Amino acid sequence: MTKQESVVTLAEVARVSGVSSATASRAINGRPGVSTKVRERVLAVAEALSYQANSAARKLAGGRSGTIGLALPTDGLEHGSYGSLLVQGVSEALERRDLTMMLWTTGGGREQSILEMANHHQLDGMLIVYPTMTESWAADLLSGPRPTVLLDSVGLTSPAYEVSSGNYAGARAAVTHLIEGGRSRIAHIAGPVTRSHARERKSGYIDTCRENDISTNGLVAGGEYTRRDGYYAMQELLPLNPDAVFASCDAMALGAIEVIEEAGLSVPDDIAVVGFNNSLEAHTHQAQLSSVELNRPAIAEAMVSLLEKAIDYPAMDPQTIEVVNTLIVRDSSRPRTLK
Amino acid sequence: MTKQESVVTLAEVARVSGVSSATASRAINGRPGVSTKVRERVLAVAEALSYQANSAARKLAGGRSGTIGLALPTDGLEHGSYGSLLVQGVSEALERRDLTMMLWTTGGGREQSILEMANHHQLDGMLIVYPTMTESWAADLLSGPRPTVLLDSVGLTSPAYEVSSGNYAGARAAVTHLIEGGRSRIAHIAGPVTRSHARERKSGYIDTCRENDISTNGLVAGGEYTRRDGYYAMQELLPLNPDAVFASCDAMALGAIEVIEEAGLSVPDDIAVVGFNNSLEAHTHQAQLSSVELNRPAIAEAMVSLLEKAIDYPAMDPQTIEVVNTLIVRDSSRPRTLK
DNA sequence: ACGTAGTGTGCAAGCGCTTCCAATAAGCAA
DNA sequence: TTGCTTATTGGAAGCGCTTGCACACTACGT
Repeated sequence: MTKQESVVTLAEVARVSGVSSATASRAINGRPGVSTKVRERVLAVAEALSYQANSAARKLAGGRSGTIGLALPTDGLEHGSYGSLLVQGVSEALERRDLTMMLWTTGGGREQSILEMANHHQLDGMLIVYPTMTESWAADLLSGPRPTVLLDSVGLTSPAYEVSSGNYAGARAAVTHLIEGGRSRIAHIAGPVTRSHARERKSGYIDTCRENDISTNGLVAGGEYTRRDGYYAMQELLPLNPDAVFASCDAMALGAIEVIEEAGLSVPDDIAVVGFNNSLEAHTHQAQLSSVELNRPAIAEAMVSLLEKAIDYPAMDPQTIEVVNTLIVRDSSRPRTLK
Repeated sequence: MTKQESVVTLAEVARVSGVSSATASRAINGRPGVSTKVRERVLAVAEALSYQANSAARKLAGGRSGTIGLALPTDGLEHGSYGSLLVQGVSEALERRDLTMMLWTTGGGREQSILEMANHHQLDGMLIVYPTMTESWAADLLSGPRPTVLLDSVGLTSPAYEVSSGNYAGARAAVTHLIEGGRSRIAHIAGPVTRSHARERKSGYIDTCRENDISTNGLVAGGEYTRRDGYYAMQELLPLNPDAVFASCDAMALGAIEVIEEAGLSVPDDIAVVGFNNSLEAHTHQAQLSSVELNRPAIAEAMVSLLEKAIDYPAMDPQTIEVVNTLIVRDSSRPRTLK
């Protein structure tokens, strides 16, 4: 219990600076109505005393808490899942702004507690990352008093602050790339329809094919985001003689490749394959899988900066930021070698 | 801005229950000095009004904040790194206890700010995960007023609340397994000495060999935790004719296997290999790598439960919890096939 | 009947900060 | 100089909660 130093309070800073705590507060928070001279003096004293505002007190008094909440599903942090990189990105984006994050993961029906949490902890705003978000749920969230930024929850009738991670555009880029490589029977292995990103990727695939007069008829199979389900899906698709496959994630793409090779066909000569996520497994000694890379740091940064604006200007109009991403072309989708 | 419901305060609960807010507070927090009858009434009212304590106010007034901090290095959340699983585990462990976590990652010298953060946010306690922790830094942390649990920071002269993730024991298990498989020239590819886990794993290797009268002379090489450095390390080790290699992580082990196979030797017939972490890459179609699996959920749970105890009983003696882990044996370390 | 422990409750004082409002100092036109 | 506007400042009231303390009140013992 050796407290190394009793914590410095605003009152202390004010006393040393020879001003009232009201003035000190204004000076430190950059509020107007303080002369430059006084402001500088107070700031210097605060610095010298290494004053650190007590965030609980600040929250109580009605100011900013400097804390935002990041909510994501429990399994969003699993190995190789999108969550960990996002958390890292958000964490760094917040650090740059001197904010902190309260992270909580929910699973098993506790999702509804997000709002309670936000109230309970007086959060300045919330970042919500739920690919399984439903419209009524989102409406709930957005009706709350706190600014909320959603990731990839397109399809809401009411506008909101949203960041789109570019699933739709990424899918379009992937399919376009396949078409430009001369493929004309392009199949799609879709992820679970309960996930917004899976739906977006599928839409990107369908729209792009349609625009190029390429049939998608029967060429879509799907399952969970696993290698196994990719394998099964490809077994369904193979008899339809596709010359390319766009899979909703890398694991599924690898499962598909397995089927293709077991059938004695070659990737990419017989069938080109493109995955999504550019996960570690896409680029190993054995696999050289083309894949769409989501730009997570940019997504995180976009979410935070949008939230920051929403906090600063509560009347700001709803808006959506679209993050651009990159298609990384590797061997699995190179144009056919000439024979 | 449609506030769906103005937040219920303690005073409100007290009023409805017909008691003072002091009594209501005591009832809700399970403090003694309230008759059973009144307590039940208050709790019922609180429930009915879905009262949710304002944590900022609670903190300010000196009670528990119900929030603990989890600090880890920025790169601890990178893909495949230990961090994400740990965060997930901690998150779940906290959820079970109705606590929340404030997560912050630090890099680039900001590590010293951990204590400030803890003060700033009135955290009840801290979980610190810094494999690069130095002794003086740890001493700093522990001198603070808040309970702190360290992960794997062995080697402190002063005792502390610690959870050991079992690196030492895991290394021993791995090496013992190799010895029992008839190996007698066991090499080690070590991780960076700046990481406590790398040091522990190496110690486990050395001690186990020594106890079995097996020489480790010159048989240790090392580098960063990358496949590439594993590759280089194995190039150094190969001329020494080892019949087994224990690598400090799976990536390094895979790099080592590459060298072995390039030299025309076979795994495990000529050289057995064991890795560490049981990461995804250990168990793919191509690789069947034996590896030590750290039990992250158990580690997380241990950290949280230890911290919880430390918070509840501030006078509790320092202690270390050792989490047990499992050696997963796959093809890369099977005993030699009979020829 | 009285005094004396308990036990259960309420009063009120903060925790450290923000912010409304009044007070003062300063600036400037008349 | 006087009168008025405007830029600075301090006083003080909370924000919602916990807790030390005083105050009932009950249930005993003498």
